[in-house]
Amino acid sequence: MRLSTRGRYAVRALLDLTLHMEQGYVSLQAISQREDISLHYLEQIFHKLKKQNIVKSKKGLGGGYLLAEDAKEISIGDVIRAVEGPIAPVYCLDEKCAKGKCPREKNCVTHQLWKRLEERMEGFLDSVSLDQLKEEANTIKSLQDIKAGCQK
Amino acid sequence: MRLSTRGRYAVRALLDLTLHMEQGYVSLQAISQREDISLHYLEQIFHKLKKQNIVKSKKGLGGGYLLAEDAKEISIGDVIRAVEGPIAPVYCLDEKCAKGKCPREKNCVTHQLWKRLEERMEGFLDSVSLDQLKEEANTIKSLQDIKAGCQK
DNA sequence: GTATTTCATTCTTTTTTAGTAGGATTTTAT
DNA sequence: ATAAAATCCTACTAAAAAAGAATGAAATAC
Repeated sequence: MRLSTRGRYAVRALLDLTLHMEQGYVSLQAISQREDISLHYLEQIFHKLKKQNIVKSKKGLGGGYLLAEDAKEISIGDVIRAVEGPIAPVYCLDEKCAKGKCPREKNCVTHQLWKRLEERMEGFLDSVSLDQLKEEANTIKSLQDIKAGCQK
Repeated sequence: MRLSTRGRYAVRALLDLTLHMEQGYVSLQAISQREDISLHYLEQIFHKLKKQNIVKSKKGLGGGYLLAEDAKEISIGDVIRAVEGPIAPVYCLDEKCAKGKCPREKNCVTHQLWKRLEERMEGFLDSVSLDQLKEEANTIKSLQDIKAGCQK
């Protein structure tokens, strides 16, 4: 039941982007260095994010990425789905790929179980936005600054 | 974010066991046929289930498996953990294997995010018991029987 | 003693993951 | 114009994990 690194990296990278985009386009170069994630790998991840309209880009010197929408409108669920596909914990819940393939399909007790699990997971992941993570990150940073001040 | 087949098979096989254990020990042979799961694979799965004390076994002719405790006491979470290990959606939440390895560890916004997701998942999976699934299975069966009766 | 069953380990195949490599294209600064 | 900085795009590869097969031993009922 693990998230892949793609999913984790995507969330971390987008949080980094959210925290730094006030000064304009953010390059993957910069994210790569701050977050210690391979540049090539980030490119692939952002390729998917762009296709799902989560980020927009600008080429050339001084270019990079920005969020395509307000950070309040982008949920962690959106991000995970963009880079990993459906959150479905079992393939038979993924309608596109398993339509009619499961011999049990109807009247399957475990099917319903996984369905409810999926609803819980999506319910949570869709309830958290990048903006919320940004706020949390800022709160943590403030606390650290205060702490550093006291130690001086 | 997929469950492995081990986890799904384990739940299905144990539900099958729960539904059939009133007549005594249930052989993997029988489960294998009813659920269409490879016998060898079931053996491996039940090996893990036994180590975690979820089932008990009897060798030899007429042998097989029984639940080690009352079906009310065994949660789906227990089953998944027994065959797949911790439900942790990211490795840094799995204390045994990642203690101190994550450079962010403290003050990591995404770490907290995954922690909360984990709590949701475990909260749900631990709230459902094999006995509950059994009841649901019986309800579905009754409905089907009624339907079949009407069509005659 | 034979058939049936679990027990335990090892091996193999397939799939997925996690990246690497390399070049093409676009844009901007000078 | 040109060089540098960025995205874009596709293909490739190595490692790990998942899925399951194979094998043989041990226990038990009849």
